Amino acid sequence: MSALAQAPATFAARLNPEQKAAVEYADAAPLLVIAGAGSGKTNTLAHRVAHLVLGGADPASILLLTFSRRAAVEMTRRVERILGSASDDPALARAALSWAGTFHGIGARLLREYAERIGLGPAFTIHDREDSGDLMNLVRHEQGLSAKEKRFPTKQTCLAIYSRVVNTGAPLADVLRDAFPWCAMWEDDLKKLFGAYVAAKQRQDVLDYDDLLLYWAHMAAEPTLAAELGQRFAHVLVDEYQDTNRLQASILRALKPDGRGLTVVGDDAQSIYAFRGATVRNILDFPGEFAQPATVVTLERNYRSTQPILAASNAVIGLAAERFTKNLWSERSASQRPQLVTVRDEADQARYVAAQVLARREEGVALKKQAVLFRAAHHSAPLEIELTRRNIPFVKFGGLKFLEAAHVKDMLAVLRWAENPRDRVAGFRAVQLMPGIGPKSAARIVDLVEAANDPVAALADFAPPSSAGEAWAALPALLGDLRLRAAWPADLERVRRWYAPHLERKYEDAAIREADLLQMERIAASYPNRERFLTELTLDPPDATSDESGVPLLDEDYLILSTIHSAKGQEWESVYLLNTVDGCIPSDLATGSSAEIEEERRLLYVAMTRAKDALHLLTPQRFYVTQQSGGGDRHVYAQRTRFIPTSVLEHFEQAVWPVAGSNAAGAVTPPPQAVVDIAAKLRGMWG
DNA sequence: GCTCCTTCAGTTTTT
DNA sequence: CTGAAGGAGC
Repeated sequence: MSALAQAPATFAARLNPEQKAAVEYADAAPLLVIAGAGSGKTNTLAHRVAHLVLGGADPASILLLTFSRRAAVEMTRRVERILGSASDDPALARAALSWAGTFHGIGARLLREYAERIGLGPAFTIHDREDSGDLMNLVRHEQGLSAKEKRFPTKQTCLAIYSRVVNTGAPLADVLRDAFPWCAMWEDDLKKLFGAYVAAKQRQDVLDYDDLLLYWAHMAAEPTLAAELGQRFAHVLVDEYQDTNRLQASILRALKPDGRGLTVVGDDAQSIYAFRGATVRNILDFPGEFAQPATVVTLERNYRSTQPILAASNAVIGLAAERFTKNLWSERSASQRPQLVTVRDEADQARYVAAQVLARREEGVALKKQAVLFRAAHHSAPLEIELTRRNIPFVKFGGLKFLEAAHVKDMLAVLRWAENPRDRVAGFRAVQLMPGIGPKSAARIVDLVEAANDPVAALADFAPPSSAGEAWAALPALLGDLRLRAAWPADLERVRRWYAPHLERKYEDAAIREADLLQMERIAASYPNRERFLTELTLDPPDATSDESGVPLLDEDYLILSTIHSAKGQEWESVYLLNTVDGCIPSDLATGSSAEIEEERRLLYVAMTRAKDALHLLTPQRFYVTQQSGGGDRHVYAQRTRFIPTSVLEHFEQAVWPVAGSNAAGAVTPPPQAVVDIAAKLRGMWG
């Protein structure tokens, strides 16, 4: 009662009229919130959830779908904070959202719960992309497709094609024509391969990422279950709707056929995930999807960036082929335009960024409030070296995950196999850790285990080749222990002790890798049990990079390094964007179609709009060609990105660094460089 | 027949 | 740095 009366008053002070309209919208029709960059989207969504709870909605009946797990955690915390401040009722203040997560994460939970009713083994394990690739490879060999006269597409390509078909709902032929024209000749073989791949997954009780959505969609298409799910979730809210795909949209339609109770939030100008099947049409077509047209609320006021930064960002996106639905404005005036800094090469770029970051910190801007963004994970390599040299702590998001390291995968394979002995990919990897066991023996062993009632006994009965020696007996013993599910995370320690000698044998740098495994044990301790650990680790790999600089302690100050994709939804006071040159943005791997180029343009827009007060775009003039013998100086010249043509240059402050004649950075001035170094090229022919 | 070692090439973005 | 492919050796 009092909570209800108070809430609107407290909220009103914090929200502008459009945000208020979105927050308080009564579910007469579906709601679409077009929220520009920095327009308080997260805040608005959190307030809407809080508003629903204060209005009497059961928190357990609110389904909140976000793009990343990080966003879900952040959103949950905010809702709790808002509830805590808006209500005196301790029960309400403690009301936690139990269904906030990514589509994939929520899908996994629902499928686990409904497994028996949809004919799914409840102990199913989830394959990440690499595991799926391995399984695709196994099936590919079984189908005899690897021995074709002409080279058949690689496992990654096969998986990418499969995934695109599933996520876009388009026929295979269309996908091949539009996205993989060089594979069109294999259409029939691919069809057979995918059929066998699906059968293999089902035999083994494994699901891949796409299955989490696909099974969910099919489950929700079943009238009985649809009604049950629709009722269970009275309110469904979706963040970053511009980056959802057809399959995800179909899930929403199945949960909420008339659209009532459905809220989607997004920004068509920030759609950057078409490469994995997302389509901006989801958000553009949303208003007309339902019998009752959606109410549209547009948030155009930007609270994040200064007006000059916004003007430059608007100018960049203004050149897009497609018109966008809004224009951002800000009241945060400032005189400083974004900097467009020309540097000689990537090494100077690294020195410039390190120097600027330190200078800003002297002015009182903590490292954590500054970020360096880049298109591809490896673009930051020279910078990472420079930061390490100068003892500047940093954390890197995106790129290689520590989950992808071979030794980590080895450990997880053993655990997953214990959890689900039918998981061939896990077993195949685990058995080959034994000396003397290669792919052939591994396949036989995995067959035996799959056919046996008692997998541990089958393992113990297997007569290993003599080269396996005494090491063999430890494996069935280990698996037997793990099947008992003694204790968590003690199970993991048990695996690590078993694994230690094999780690030693397989890798030169065993000591470094062992440190990763200890870190994994610390991470594991925060999960209640093995199943949750395996599931959630697959769906949300930790972003840790165990660099030489070491992972900084959480309360320490550190600089953020991030791919633009991983920077989605975040903001920093200072942002530095590396390699703002053609070939990097747009990536020269993504200039095939105009749709791809447009997505790269939006990527630049996303990067620029992360900045609150200061934005530096760096354009190195020269890139050294990799893979040349030491001391080589073959290089290519780069040009400013095509997304900042002369016509928008007025929005930027142009600078050259280091300033001619100064030696401030300690850089050695190189001798004048010939445009083409023919001598080096000739040496290169033989080097 | 199978494993294991060497070599060589490639490397976007992610749930 | 990792994955695939080819060849030597058990």
